[in-house]
This record gives sequence, structure tokens and C-alpha cells, in this order.
Amino acid sequence: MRWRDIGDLPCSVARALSVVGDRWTLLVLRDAFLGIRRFEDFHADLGTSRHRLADRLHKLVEHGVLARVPYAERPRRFEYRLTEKGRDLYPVVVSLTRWGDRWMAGRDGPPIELVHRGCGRRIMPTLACPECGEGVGARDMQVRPGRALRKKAPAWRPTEELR
Amino acid sequence: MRWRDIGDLPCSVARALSVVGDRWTLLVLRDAFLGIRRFEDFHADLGTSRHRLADRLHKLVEHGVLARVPYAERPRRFEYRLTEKGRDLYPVVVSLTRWGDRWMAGRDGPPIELVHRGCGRRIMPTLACPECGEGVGARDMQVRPGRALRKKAPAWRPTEELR
DNA sequence: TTGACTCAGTTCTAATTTGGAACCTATTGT
DNA sequence: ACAATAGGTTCCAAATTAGAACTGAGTCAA
Repeated sequence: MRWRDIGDLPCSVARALSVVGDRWTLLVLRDAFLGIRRFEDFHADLGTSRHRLADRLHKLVEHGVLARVPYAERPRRFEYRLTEKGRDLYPVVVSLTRWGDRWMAGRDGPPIELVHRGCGRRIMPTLACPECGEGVGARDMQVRPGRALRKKAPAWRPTEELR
Repeated sequence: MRWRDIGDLPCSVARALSVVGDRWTLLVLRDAFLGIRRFEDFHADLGTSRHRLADRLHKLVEHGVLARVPYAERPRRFEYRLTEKGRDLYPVVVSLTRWGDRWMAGRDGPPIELVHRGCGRRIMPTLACPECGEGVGARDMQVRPGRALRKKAPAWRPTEELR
């Protein structure tokens, strides 16, 4: 299977990765969440080739994750801002940050820290059940096919448990 | 900058992506969270080349995300199981699922559904503050440099807000 | 005891993707 | 007139990937 076809699979992870699963794309988004908006700033921060960067930015605009909005006329200049769809990728970036902090940090600890405006404390957001509020991990969740899958492939049977 | 050097950046997202940011790797992990453990099963489910698959599995074992454990002698056979480090990537996979469900699902809705064992309800886990329990999004969090960065590059100044 | 089959790979080649440097265009500033 | 700035595009070499074929160790059935 070719990578460009993964977006057609009946799997939300695959579909999400068809948008953000390329090299650099999630780092572009990390920068966007840090407030970076302009081509030259992305380029300076990422160190990727201008070529790749232009391609990634345009692809994210195509997918509606970033919006290309003018910030100057004469000469016309654009910047790239997160849309709602883009901001909604925050949990992905935070989850990667959290994992990197826990498993890949050097002796000096995490490179950045996050403060929750709501309660003022330094925290790293975690996954929780929106109904009962409990924190959840892989073992707390059970999978079952949704309507889309029951329709297409009624025989599909996910394992009882995530392990 | 070459992709193989991103793990050296003082950024937890970059370091995490140096392990799971390759094509297919997060789909391998999705399968692992669905209970898939054997080479042939991964291969059948993913449709990637055996070549790539073998490479990705071994790389994940090297990084301690999967463990290669024997499940048969004569002939010796191994399966790949999530370690604690691997299970800790659950939030990344769930966040991608959630985003894919919201923004990329077809008319029939999400391909799979999750049930929280704790409260028995069908939910999709969300990000929350572990201290106060509030759900959090990009705009609720503020960034500041951690000790590692204050030491190395005291002038580094993240933007006031995530937008 | 030959031959088919299973599982978990490895090897090879062609096609695709990437990285890096150089170049382009419009405008402003000196 | 000349350099600088911002945001790209073009080109090519190098790295990565996809797909098919092959390997090897052991089992099973006739």
C-alpha cells in the first residue's frame, strides 16, 4: 500500500495521519502552537528546506488546518494561522510533548513547561473521561466497531481489550 | 536539517517524533493497541511492505516501545508487545483518533467506538488538567521555558499565549 | 520422504520523497 | 543604483519506500 492512500482507510488514525503524518508536519504545528506564523520564522526555527516547508504549509492550508491570511499589502505578505481544525490538534501535540518529557528528556528535565491558566498550576494535561472525569490509560478503554465499520465489514472484531 | 537529527533538538515533540514520527510507525502502534502482536498480523492489517514493517518493528524494539517476546519454540517465534513506554503512547493514538473522528469521518460516523470501563459509557477521552480536572484546549495553556532551556538558552522566549 | 505450508523475515530494484543550494519576484530603504 | 527583506520556486543528488521475489527453519499430511 502506498502512503498516499492511507487516508482512504476506515480508520481515524490513518485519516489523521494522512494530514499530519508526514515528516515535519507535526513540528510545523508545534511551532504554530508556540505562536509562529510566518514563513521565515518557521524556516529559521525548523531548519528544514524551504522547499519542504512551503509544501507542508500549503498542504496544511489545503486541509484547512492552517489559514493563509494577508498581513501586509505592497508587497503582499501572508502568514499562516491555526484554524479551529488546526487548534483541535493540540491534544496530539501535547500528548507527544508529555511522552517526550517522560521518556526522552535529558538530565535537566523537560525543555518547556506548561501552566494551566484556569488554576494557575504548572501541569501537563492528561487524558480523562469527559463523562466521569477519571484519568484514563490504554487499559481503561474497550474498543468496539462503530456504525461505519459494522456496515462495511460486520465480521470485523476488535480485541476485547487494549493491552 | 536531516530528519535523523531531530531527536537531538531540545524539544520533546521532536524527540518523540524521532521515535514515532516515521511513516507507518503510529499505525503499527494503533494495531498494537488493538491487540495485534504478530508479524503476519501486522502485515495483513497494514498492507505495508514486509521490509518496512520488519524495520519499524525492530526500531520500536530498540527504543523500548515494543518488546520482542518468544511465544513458541521449535520453530522459535516472536511476538511484539507494548511495553510500559509503549502503552504510554496511548494518548497520542487516542488524540489522533479523536481528531480523525471529528474532522475526517465519513457520513457513517467514526469507524470504531470506545467504552470507558470505569463508568461504562461510550466516550472519547479528552485532555484535562490533572490538578483541577478541567478540560483544556490550546488557549487554556501558557508556555514557559523549563530548566533545561533556561540553562542552555536563557534568551529563549516562548510567546505569551498559544493561539 | 516428498512436497506443501506457515511464519518471520531478507534481498533486490524501481519509484518516490527529501535536503540543500541557487535562483526569482516584488517592494522598500539608503 | 544597490542591498535587503519576505516568501517563495527550480533543480539535482541522496535517502527512503513499495513491491515482488527469495530464504530458512520447522510442521504436517500422504
